[in-house]
This record gives sequence, structure tokens and C-alpha cells, in this order.
Amino acid sequence: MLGVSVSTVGRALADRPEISDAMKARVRSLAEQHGYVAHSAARSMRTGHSTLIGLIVPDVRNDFYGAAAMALAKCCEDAGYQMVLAATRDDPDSELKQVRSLVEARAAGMVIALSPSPRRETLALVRRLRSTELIRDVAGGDTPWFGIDDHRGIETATLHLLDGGHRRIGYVGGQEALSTGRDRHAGFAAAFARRGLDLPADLVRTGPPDARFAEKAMAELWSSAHRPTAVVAAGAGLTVGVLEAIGRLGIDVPAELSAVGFGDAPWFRWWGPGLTTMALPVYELAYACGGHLLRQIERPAPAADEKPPRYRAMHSPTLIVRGSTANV
Amino acid sequence: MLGVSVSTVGRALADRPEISDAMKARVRSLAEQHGYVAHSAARSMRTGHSTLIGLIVPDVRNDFYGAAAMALAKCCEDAGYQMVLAATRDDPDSELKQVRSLVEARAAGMVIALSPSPRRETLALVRRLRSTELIRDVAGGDTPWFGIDDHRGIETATLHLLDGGHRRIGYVGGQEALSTGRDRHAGFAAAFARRGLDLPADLVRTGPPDARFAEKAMAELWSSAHRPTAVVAAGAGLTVGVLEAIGRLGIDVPAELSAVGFGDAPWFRWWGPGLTTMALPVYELAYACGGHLLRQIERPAPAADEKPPRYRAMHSPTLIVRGSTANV
DNA sequence: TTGAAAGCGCTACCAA
DNA sequence: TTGGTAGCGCTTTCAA
Repeated sequence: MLGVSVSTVGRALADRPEISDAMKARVRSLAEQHGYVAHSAARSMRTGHSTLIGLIVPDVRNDFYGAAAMALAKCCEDAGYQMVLAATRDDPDSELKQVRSLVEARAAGMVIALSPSPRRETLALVRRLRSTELIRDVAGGDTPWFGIDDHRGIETATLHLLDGGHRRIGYVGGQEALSTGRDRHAGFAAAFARRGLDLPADLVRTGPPDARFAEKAMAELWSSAHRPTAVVAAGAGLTVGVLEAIGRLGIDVPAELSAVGFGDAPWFRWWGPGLTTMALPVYELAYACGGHLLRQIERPAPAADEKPPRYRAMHSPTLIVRGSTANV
Repeated sequence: MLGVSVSTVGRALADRPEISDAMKARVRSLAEQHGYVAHSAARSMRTGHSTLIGLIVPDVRNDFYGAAAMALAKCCEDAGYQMVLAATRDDPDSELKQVRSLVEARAAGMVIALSPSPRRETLALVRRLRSTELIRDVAGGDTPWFGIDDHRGIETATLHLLDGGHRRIGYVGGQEALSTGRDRHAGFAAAFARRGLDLPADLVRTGPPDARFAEKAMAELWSSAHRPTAVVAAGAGLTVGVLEAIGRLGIDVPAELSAVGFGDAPWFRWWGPGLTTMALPVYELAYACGGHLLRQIERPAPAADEKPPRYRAMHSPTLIVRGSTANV
């Protein structure tokens, strides 16, 4: 302390109006000179709120979550928060650990895409923070949810194929334990129902929503006696796997097989004849999600008696027709 | 406090040997029942070290940094740290802000891919934490560096084209302000020198290492009077842009143009005829980087007099030949 | 084996 | 406009 009191220094650095400009200047120059950097842990201990926001997703290499991470990172940065990123690889124990750490850090909030079967404790901890669910809708309770219209998305994709004359349509989707898996599967069925057609149940494959599973599933579909003439990939990671299988097996798209993907990674446009796909406004979705969370954080906690209904924001996917689908 | 003292509770939860098992059990069950969760800010304030590790990169959607994020996330999780992710979009002010936040949080360490022209203060702050540079080599000083052999990588790629008979080879790379830009450009020149050939200087384009620039640059190269017969993309983001231009312009690869990419995103294999590329062990690199950082963190600070030489780990890229390159 | 108390760096309250 | 001081929740030293 070279001159004045602790409180004066604190106020000067916080740029409070009651401090004279001369004093502010003196304090600041000295602080800079000595390389003083505030201690955020001490501050958050005193004020009671931290500046951390968590993002918990299965995998950032998935274009979906990569885009979400960029969007939330931007939100956090602009609002002066730091983003803690955790990749669970859909491992419920990893997930629990990460969520617990976030609660221990008294994070200001978190955005989470929950794993298919989260631990009971995980859900309890998620509810303890101001949380928002992204894409997957599992927590229940009153956690706000930001996702896409999975049902309509896959229904649209499937109708596109049905209306192109396809009947033997394969489906590669996430497991039923996921809300996304259920809704997308239902959308697939709904498309057949709407056209009064029977669903080819033998061509439906569901499992972990990653490329590895999808590749295996697609290969299986292709090796079956009665091959599909088209396939719907019902997830970003799954789309990658389906395309890998198509490449590896040397399937001629769209002559032998029409394919519709999910999401719109930049390279889909340049894949083979161009991939027909359901584009999702992921960046916008995650940005909206971050905005909502920040507003919750900066608003005082609502009174216990006025309980607003659960917030749900459903963004719509758009069909983008490229060269990978042809009429039959 | 329902029974005993603060210290006893603290020790019980820390599983200290001096506490009786009976007491531990009592404390734990009560803690669980009441949903007690430790306060990491208070702990780190007391102990003087936090459990945060920062990762600062330009963009996580870039396959390169996406893979690095996954690797570091795994390292952090296994060692009980939390990863703070910041995406600077190569904006030096954003970068400074994020680095400062990390220092304010007294982060245990950070891994950073610095922007082309970082603020002076940024570098000072980076040196203040246990930091490691990833890929880009700009901080100087004694910050350890983990990167790839950029020179040799691009030299290999270029030799592959030269030996296939190409002479008019275009080069789309990052600006010279980046270590990676310099080294890769040098590698390009070195390949020509090694074969005793003149470098086609009119086909060299350098700029920001993103898809937007690369697309523009590639389009320019293609519209020139004397077109290249091959092109080298010297960066992950740049590769995406070059491929976009190729798609948009409808260039026939490899008949009209041979192309070599940088990095090996999963979809490169299935792009057009398969993209010939320099594969980089990014995951391994980032994992090694994280391991090194953690070892530094857990080791006591070295004495000022025994100053080890700057740690540099250079991983080698590998040429993967696919269908996008043909002899001329 | 347990308890009392100091102190990490900050902010906010009360006093001057 | 400035100073003194309590206290956030934890760990750790010293004492019992």
C-alpha cells in the first residue's frame, strides 16, 4: 500500500464516481506498473456470484456442438463471463463429475446437452444452477429447453423421399432413450402415415448417435437382401457415419441410393453430388439459448409463488435439396 | 452445524486419517442429505491455486482446434481440472480480455494458439501463468511450444506435386505474421529449390488463415491468365475454403487441377475423389501438450538459477495420397 | 481425535 | 472524498 487505504484502491479500480480523478489516475498507474491483477475468486466469494458459465456437450468435434460452442463463447465473452467447456463423450460418470465441478465453482449458469441416461444426482445438480437444456430434452422439471423441431425435421426429410417415389427408405437414428431419438423416429413414422404407406420396419436402425454406429448400421442395411433405395440419417454424427459407409462401400449416390443428412456442416455442400439435408439453425439456437440464460442470471430470482411455465424454444429445420436425392 | 466443529467437518470430508470412521460416516451422510457441495472458490483462495486450465484458440469449428479441445478436455478431466475455452476469432482484443480473465481467475495454466499480432500486454500475461503454446510459435521467451513441422509438411506436399510433373503450383497460406505462415511458405519454396526449379511467385497467396480468404484466393488463382495445374492449401481452414472455391467454380479435380490439403478432417476422405492431404497428429499433439502442462503445474516452480532450455515438441505430418492429385 | 481461530483478497457498510 | 473493518467458506496451525 503506497499511499492510501484498501477501500480507496478498490473503489478507484472499480471506477466509482465518488473517487477523484486524480486519485484514480494515481492508483491505476501504480497498479499497472506493479502488474496488479484482480483476484476473481476473492471477488466472487464476497459478492456471492461467479463469472463462470458451463457448456456440457458430448463432443465438440460434432459440427452441431462445435457451432454451439462458438455461439455460447461469443455470448459469454460479450457479457463478461468465462465459458467452461466439458465434453462428456456421453459418459454419465464424466457428466456427473463435470456438473458437480460446476456447482462447486458456483457457476452462474450452465447449458447442457444431457447424456441418454444421466445419473440421478446429475439431474439434481443441474436443477441447482440456472441451467438450460440444449437439443436434448431429458431433465424434466422446469429447466428451459432450446432445441429443434425434430419430429417435423425428419418428417420433412422423409416426405421428400416418399414424394420422390421411394418406399424402401432406411433410417439411421439415435436410441430411443434420447428425446431426439424418439422424436425423430416418430417423425419418420409420421411421414409414412401421412401418405398412407407402411413403414419398412426392417430398415430402421437406432443406437448411439455417433459416426461409428451409423457406419455399421448403414453397412448392415446395404448388405440386407432387400436393400433400401434411400436413407435418412437422423443426426449430425450419424450423417458422418452414413457417408463414410457410402464411401467405403462405393455406393453410387444418387443412382443406387438417395441420402438425406441432418445438420448442415460446411462440407455437406461439396460432398459427392452435394448432400440433401435438413439444415439446422444451430448457431442461432445456441446464441438464443445463451441470451436467455444470461437474462435469467441477471434477473433476480423469481418469487417461489409465481412459477412461470417451462420455457421451450423450438427452432425449425429447413430442407436443402442438393444432388444426393433423386426420384426413383 | 449439527453436532461438531467446522474443522472436524472439513477434515471428515477431506477423508483425513485422524478422523474416526464413525465421525466420517456421520458427517458424510448429513452432508449428502443436506446437499452440501464444497465451494471451490473459497478453497482456491485459501490454498492459493485454482483448478482451472484455459484453452485459447481462434475457432473451435476448425477441425484442428476442435480436436485439440477434445484432447485437452480429456486431459483436464482426468487430472481433475476444468477447462475454460475461449475462441478469439483471431481478434487481439478479445484475446487480451480472455487471457486477462484467466490470470484474474489465477488459472493453474493455459494452452494458447496466439493470434497473428497479439497485444504486448497479452504476452506479458501469458508469461505470468504456466502457459504452453499450441501450433503457433509467437510468444518467444521460454513458453513451451507444441506444434508440427510446418516446413517439412508443406515441403513434402509440394514435392509430391513437383514429382508428379506439376510446375504451375498455386499456394494458399496464412499470413507471414504467423510462424505457421512463414514456415509453411518457406517449405513451399524449399521444395522448388530442392528440385532446382523456379518458384511461381505469381501463384502465391497469403492472408488470414480462414475459409473466406482461401476461397477468394483460389478463385483469383483460377481466373488468372496462366492457371495453376495444382494447388497446395497450407492450413485447415484454408483447405475448406479452397475446396469451396473448387466446388463453386466446378473445377474438375484432378483432371483440371490437383489439390493437396492440410490436416485430415474425417470428411476429407470422402470429398470428391478423396483429398490428398498432410495428416497431422493433432489429438496426440494436444494431448501431449496437456500432459506437459499438467506435469509443470504439479511440479514445484523451478529455482530461478536453473533455467531449462525452452521446451519445443515438433510432431511430424504425414502425406496421405488420395484421388485429388494426378500426374501431369 | 477434536476444537478454536487466523487469514486468503475482495467488497460493502459505517464512520469521519 | 476517504479510511476502517467485517466477513464470504475454506484450510491449516496450534492447543486441548
